Amino acid sequence: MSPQHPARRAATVADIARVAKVSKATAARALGEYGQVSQAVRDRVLAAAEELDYRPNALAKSMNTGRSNTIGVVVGDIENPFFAVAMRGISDVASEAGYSVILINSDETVEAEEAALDVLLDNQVDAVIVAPASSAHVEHLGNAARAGRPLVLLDRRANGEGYDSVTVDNRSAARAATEELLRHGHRRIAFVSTHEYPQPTYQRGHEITMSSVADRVTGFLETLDAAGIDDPERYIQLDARRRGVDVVTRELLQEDPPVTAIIASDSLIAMSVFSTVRSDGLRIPDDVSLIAFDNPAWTAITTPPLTVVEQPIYELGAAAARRALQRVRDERVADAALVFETRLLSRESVGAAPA
Amino acid sequence: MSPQHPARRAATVADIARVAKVSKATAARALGEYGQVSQAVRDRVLAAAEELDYRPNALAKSMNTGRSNTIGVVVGDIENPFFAVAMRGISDVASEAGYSVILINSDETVEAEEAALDVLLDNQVDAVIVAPASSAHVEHLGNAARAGRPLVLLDRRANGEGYDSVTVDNRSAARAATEELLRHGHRRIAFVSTHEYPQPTYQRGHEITMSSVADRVTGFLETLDAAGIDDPERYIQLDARRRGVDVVTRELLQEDPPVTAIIASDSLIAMSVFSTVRSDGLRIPDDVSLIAFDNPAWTAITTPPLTVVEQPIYELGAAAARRALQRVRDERVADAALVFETRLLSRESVGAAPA
DNA sequence: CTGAAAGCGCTTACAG
DNA sequence: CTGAAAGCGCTTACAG
Repeated sequence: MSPQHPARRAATVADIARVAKVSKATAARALGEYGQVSQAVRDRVLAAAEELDYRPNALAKSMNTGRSNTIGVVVGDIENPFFAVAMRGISDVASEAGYSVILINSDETVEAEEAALDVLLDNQVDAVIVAPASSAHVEHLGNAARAGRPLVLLDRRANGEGYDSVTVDNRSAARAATEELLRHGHRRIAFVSTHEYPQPTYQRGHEITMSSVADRVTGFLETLDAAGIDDPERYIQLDARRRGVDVVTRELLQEDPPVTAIIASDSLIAMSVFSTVRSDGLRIPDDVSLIAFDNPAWTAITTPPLTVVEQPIYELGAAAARRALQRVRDERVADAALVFETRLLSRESVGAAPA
Repeated sequence: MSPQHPARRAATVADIARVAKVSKATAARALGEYGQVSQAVRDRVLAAAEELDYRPNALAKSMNTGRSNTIGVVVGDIENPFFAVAMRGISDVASEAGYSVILINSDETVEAEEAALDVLLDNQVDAVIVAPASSAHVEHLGNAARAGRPLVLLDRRANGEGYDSVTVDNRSAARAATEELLRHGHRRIAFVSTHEYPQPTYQRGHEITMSSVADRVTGFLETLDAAGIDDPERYIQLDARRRGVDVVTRELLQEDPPVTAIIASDSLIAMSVFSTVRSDGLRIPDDVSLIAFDNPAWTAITTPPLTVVEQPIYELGAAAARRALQRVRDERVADAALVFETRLLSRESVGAAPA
């Protein structure tokens, strides 16, 4: 057992009041630092609290105030560096403002996301930040509003109105990446994502239910269209996780003629593409060029270092938290979509298209 | 404003009871699925709940039961892949058991850790998991026991008795890494850590206040001692963050004679060593060998791929959570130190010592 | 400045 | 199986 006091019943305001010989209300006022208390009484109460090892019960306080000073966050997977960094941003802003954060992973599944939201709302979080697994299945997101708690969408939008969101301009990010490739003479460019997609192959016009991916595809296609590339959607590979990013990569490389450049929709995909290309004996960028979304530190130390689309991930999280707290303080602000810009960081994984 | 109901007062058990025409106790029993309720009454209550969009208040429930079904976690930095993965393990076990987790970063500072613990305890978490910033400053850890909440140490031990801990066998891990280097003929081997250390240079016998680092240093030194290496502690570099890992690496490489191998105490350090070595025009492993602690995916795709000490990080987190929940259920189990083994994964960053 | 009372939204004995 | 009452640990008017 623990070396400390065997932890009998924890001291409460009532206990302090008894010892300090004041009323509960007065003890609470001194302890909670609100209302008026004379110095003498305050000293007595604080001494009693010290003596009894008093520790306020935040839940009891929340019940009265209707504020839990807690914000809930649901992300796809905290193990993913993208979310880990965003979470840091959220966390820092929250802590700074005196808020705690409850984290739940959804595994990018709407069922888990629904359950997570329920748990958070039941636990009376003051606000919730979610990276929605789907922009189409959003009925449950309404629960936050119904429960009177502000909701901020992180990194992805959702269909319908009435949502605050903090995202990145994925469309122009994809455009920039695609243009960079076109500039180097590439004509057969692939876009690889692991977002779940019901069809075996992508069809233009079909809805992609993750707004970040949908926007990237839009930027990708419009750039290729404008360049006069025929049928550019044939090289769009969604749902690469199911078949395996390595398998998908290999297919792309074995087309006739093969793809000469690949845009990876996140750093995990890029890693897999990178190692597949190399283990197949091909060189980057001589045989195939590669651009990755996200800029984790390792992308700078590979051979060659990767050209990437850098996103302000930490800022994304921080901004989402700021927006959420702003809502908590004032419910009457208008819905807003905050959109951050990305930056194409040219390193050495993009080269001239092979002849 | 939100598109949903303007969110007037949320429905409570009392509201449901009124509508269903039963007592609050009965409504609560049906809603909370405890006690006995006739089917007819249950149906009526559930219908009323549906109609009023009822959502239980978990805080109110916690106040009565004394259980919040929440566990608190304080780690150095969730942005660090090590903690992100451990957090995933904690999260998965917690969710599975119906627990939520509140996460707070300490930035490896004991002041923040103290504050974090207070917040968690005040919020009535049922248990707390902490990766203590220091094994020496641990008075505040006793607060958990004093408040009657189980505490499990993650990845690092703390001085004193009465702690549950889940760690890795760092001493033998360091031994294995060092032996691997000796086997390749290295005699001047450095160990680089970013753990804060008060002295400019490490002195044998001085306390290192992070148990993981202390254990690695022990394993490192005893292996070199056994190999008859003279004064092996001269190549121990702690607190590398302050001076910069690149600066420290450069110094090591410019000693006369220079160090021929480096053990990096985590993957972030390894990344920095790796790029410094290369930007200085040296080759790995021809000029200098490198072994990194931790095995993030990128270490397999660098040129050359890195030899690493793989730690079961996810398992570490999961085990800590399991232990915490076990404590929550039964306070009377004995303290335990769970120690996981690591594995040396030989890739290509270790070569023969240059002549 | 201080206190008595009621209340936050549940659960828990205790009766019936 | 159902209900009336008390209680969890605080805060909030309302008096004085």
